[in-house]
Amino acid sequence: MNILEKITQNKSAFSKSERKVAEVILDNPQIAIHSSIATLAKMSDVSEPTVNRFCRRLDTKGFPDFKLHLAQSLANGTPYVNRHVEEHDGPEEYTKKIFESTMASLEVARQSVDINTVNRVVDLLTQAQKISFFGLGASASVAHDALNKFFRFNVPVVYFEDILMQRMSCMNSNEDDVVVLISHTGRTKSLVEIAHIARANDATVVGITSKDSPLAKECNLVLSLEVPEDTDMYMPMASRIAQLTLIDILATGFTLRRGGKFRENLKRVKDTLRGSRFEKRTD
Amino acid sequence: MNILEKITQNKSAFSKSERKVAEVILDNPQIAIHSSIATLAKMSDVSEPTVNRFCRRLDTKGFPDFKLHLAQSLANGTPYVNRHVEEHDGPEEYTKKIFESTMASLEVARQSVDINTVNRVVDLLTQAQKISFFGLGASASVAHDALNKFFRFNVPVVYFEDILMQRMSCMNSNEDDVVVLISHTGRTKSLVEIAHIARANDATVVGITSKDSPLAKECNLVLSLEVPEDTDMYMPMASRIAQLTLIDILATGFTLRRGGKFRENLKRVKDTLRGSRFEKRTD
DNA sequence: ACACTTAATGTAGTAATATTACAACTTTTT
DNA sequence: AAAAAGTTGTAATATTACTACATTAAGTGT
Repeated sequence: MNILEKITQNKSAFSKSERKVAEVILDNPQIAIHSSIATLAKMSDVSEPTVNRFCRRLDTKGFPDFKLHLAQSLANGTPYVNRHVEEHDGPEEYTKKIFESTMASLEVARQSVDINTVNRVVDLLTQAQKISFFGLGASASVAHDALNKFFRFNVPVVYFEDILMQRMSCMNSNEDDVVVLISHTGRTKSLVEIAHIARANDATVVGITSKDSPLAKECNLVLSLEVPEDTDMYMPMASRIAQLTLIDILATGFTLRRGGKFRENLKRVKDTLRGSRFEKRTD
Repeated sequence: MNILEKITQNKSAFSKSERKVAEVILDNPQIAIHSSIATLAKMSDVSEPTVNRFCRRLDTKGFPDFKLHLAQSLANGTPYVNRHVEEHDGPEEYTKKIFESTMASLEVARQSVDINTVNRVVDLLTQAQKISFFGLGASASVAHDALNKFFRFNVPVVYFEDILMQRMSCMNSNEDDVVVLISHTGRTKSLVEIAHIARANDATVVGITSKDSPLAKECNLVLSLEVPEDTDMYMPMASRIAQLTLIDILATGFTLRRGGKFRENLKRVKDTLRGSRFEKRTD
């Protein structure tokens, strides 16, 4: 809780001298955080231990700790909170809100992601003969992006939008293949079927989906992301960003596992793109 | 300015030992603010004066003053700094770093985006007869995602991966069409050509690209995002996320402009998906 | 109103924390 | 290879915060 509010609230519980300290701090907190206990004591016309006792009464470890709390209270910038867009919001508001709620969702996703599973998935991917990425609807573009990333690694990668192609591809899979299925809800029927087919052919199935979903049950490994989706908008937003970030993480883990020489290769891929681009002016 | 960002920026100007201190602080700022100079020195495996010199280099009065700044930065809600993944990082480190640098990039993007342009683009989109989204490589999946979003709005939307299809589509465009071209660098030749073709046919061309790029020059309107790309990895990561967030913003602006009745329609689109999904158990 | 109890405050000493001066060492330059 | 510039650590010093205890003030019952 904000310590400035706390001072105001507890004011009645303070003793006479302590209240003098409170007054001085509330009056000019900016000066307070840059003062030593001695200076502040003089300003409040009390002794140093009184200031110290004042700090302790506010559940801080002592004067330096109190200053830290105070500093944080003063820097009351808007922390990232998932705020929903409202009917009457103008461009400025909704732009800000969407950026902030996206960041907030990433923070939540970060805390929910299981590092161990990440590591195991990276393991699997590095050992795979062939990697497939499938998703439908909003998750299709995530799979698409994964294709783009892993393609650079010079590993056989497969991506289809067409569910029949996805099916056929899975039917032809074997135990050296890894199939990554992406779905926020984990309830898309045809994707669950694909998971089943892939497993029937001994492929390893990794799900980027919500845990305990029908899809999750069909997977060998599940990377679940607990992202609060903004349902007001009726379209997937934050979940997709979190999924993409997870793809970035897997791709990064992949390159790290492959070692330094491999990254040389990546640079080469990037360099071959140069021909299709306008040169950057060197000024 | 945020002191965490400052540390990241000045990193190159630091000496070897100072960088060790920087690492420890960036790695766990929460612990840093609650440590004494001696503890922090030990954690960084340097001497106390080195920590002190580190603080001074960041224009603070000394260690206590530095802690104050740090505390404020943390309270600001922006504890996210773009930190590069290192060779020896384990899953825990790179996962954390990628999430954090993605968030940091979004923060930078947020500050760089021009609200006025956003508003004008939303204007254009709502009035368009047909909207096209084109991108190549990593930006293809962003265009793909845009398709998925705008398709729900019951507006004619076009998206092609094939550059010949993109060309043909633009040749058939007219003054009621809006073509959105996505490219981080803005230097992809064929995309610049497409922009040219579209304009020659009187379509309005919107670029989601970096400003002053060849592509930007061909566009009627440019939505530029200044995102620091992690070039160590040789693959686009943060830029893409920022672009997607921008798509979310445009889509949101679009629905808001269309008003409440329109959002009913969106809900209907979502409901029609239900048939393809497993019902959620209501428990 | 007085002695007694309890709480509040300050003084002085002590502990902790941070800073400075300088020397040893490393790297860069000539 | 020597000199210079820069970096880092050691040890002494200064600053700052904290503790124990003494003193004063306020409250309570007789």
